[in-house]
Amino acid sequence: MSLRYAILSLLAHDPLSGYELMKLFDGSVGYFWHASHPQIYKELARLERNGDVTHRSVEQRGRPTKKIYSLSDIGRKALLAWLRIPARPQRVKDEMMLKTFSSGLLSNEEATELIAKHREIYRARLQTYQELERFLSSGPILSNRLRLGGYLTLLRGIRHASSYIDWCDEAIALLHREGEQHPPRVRHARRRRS
Amino acid sequence: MSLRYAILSLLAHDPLSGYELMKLFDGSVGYFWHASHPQIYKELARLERNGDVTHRSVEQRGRPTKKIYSLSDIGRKALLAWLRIPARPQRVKDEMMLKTFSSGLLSNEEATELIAKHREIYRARLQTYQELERFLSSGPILSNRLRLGGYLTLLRGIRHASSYIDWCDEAIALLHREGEQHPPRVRHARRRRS
DNA sequence: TGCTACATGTAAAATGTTACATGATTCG
DNA sequence: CGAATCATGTAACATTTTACATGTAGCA
Repeated sequence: MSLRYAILSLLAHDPLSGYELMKLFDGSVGYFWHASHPQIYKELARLERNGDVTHRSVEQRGRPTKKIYSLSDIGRKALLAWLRIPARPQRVKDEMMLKTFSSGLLSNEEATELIAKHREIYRARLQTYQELERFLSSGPILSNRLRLGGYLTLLRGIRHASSYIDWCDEAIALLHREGEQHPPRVRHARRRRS
Repeated sequence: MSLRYAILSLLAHDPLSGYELMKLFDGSVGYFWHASHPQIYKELARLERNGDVTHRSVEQRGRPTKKIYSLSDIGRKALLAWLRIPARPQRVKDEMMLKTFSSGLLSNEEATELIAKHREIYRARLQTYQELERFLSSGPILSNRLRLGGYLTLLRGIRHASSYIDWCDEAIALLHREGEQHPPRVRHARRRRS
């Protein structure tokens, strides 16, 4: 159901082609939503049948003709009504956590390596997000009501990646301690935020 | 594909019934994986056909007979092979972020209220996780190699919830500033982690 | 010449949700 | 007496992924 609103949300900012929507879901908004191209093209057709969007074909030289979709008044109203319904919290499905859960079946070295690989992915991602944030925060986005939303999601992406990196470091540290000889007294997890 | 390994992962810790698996996906492991009961029962049947799990029926007085599933050697080997394949990063689909992205279409008050509602959900969740963490860290989990994985995922859940709460606070603060009259100079987002 | 980007789609398969179905016990 | 918990399943529907399908242009 939400794919519909994901597309309407992007079109509320700018008219876009299916291909451009796909690129966005793969890229900048990929942090909080994703859709594959068959899904997008099917949904655009459905939205158009429904009157939520309209398209105009744009011919190009040397490139296939593209269809640029825009939000209609009906679509904008539907988006607005949906926006006002409180969101249910995200249902996480994190393969890495699934593997972490059973990491006791692996050696300490193997488990550590898997986490370190993951850390690198999020480190790179964090860097990209931070660069974009630095670029955006030097411009006028913060006073542009319509663009502020995109900036806020970027901030969430930054926090998500950096909290994942922190977890990786913490997990690796605990695995290392585990790998050492057990001291005679019971150990406690070090205190994190209150 | 991963549901298969999600079930095998839980069974690697303890033999469980379908109903108990469902409870876990709804509860303690719900932070990083979820499955509905029709999915679970179907997958258990498939896993048994495949030889990955076996079950024994346990009759109870006053309650329906339950089937307790255990991991077989084949299942354990399959789980181990899967564990060694590096996980792809989580594909997030966060309805709240989708709404945040277009929050410029709402008033500042409406947008703030939506975020505040979300903050409360994660605050409650964080509290539960932290209580569990305090309980676990006072026991011997940290020196139990097999139970450490579950503890590590709990730490991730805590970091996830608390970073979400931090984001809510940051977003609400930015919306408030936005609501005030624009000061003449260009404002910057406050600096976060380096 | 072979790969990538651009651009749109269909078809089949896998995965996941919601509704239907049953029935005993315990708690308020 | 009604609701929730325990316990398992089927059927229909919706969503998502992967493979198939086509064709031009630019780059190495």
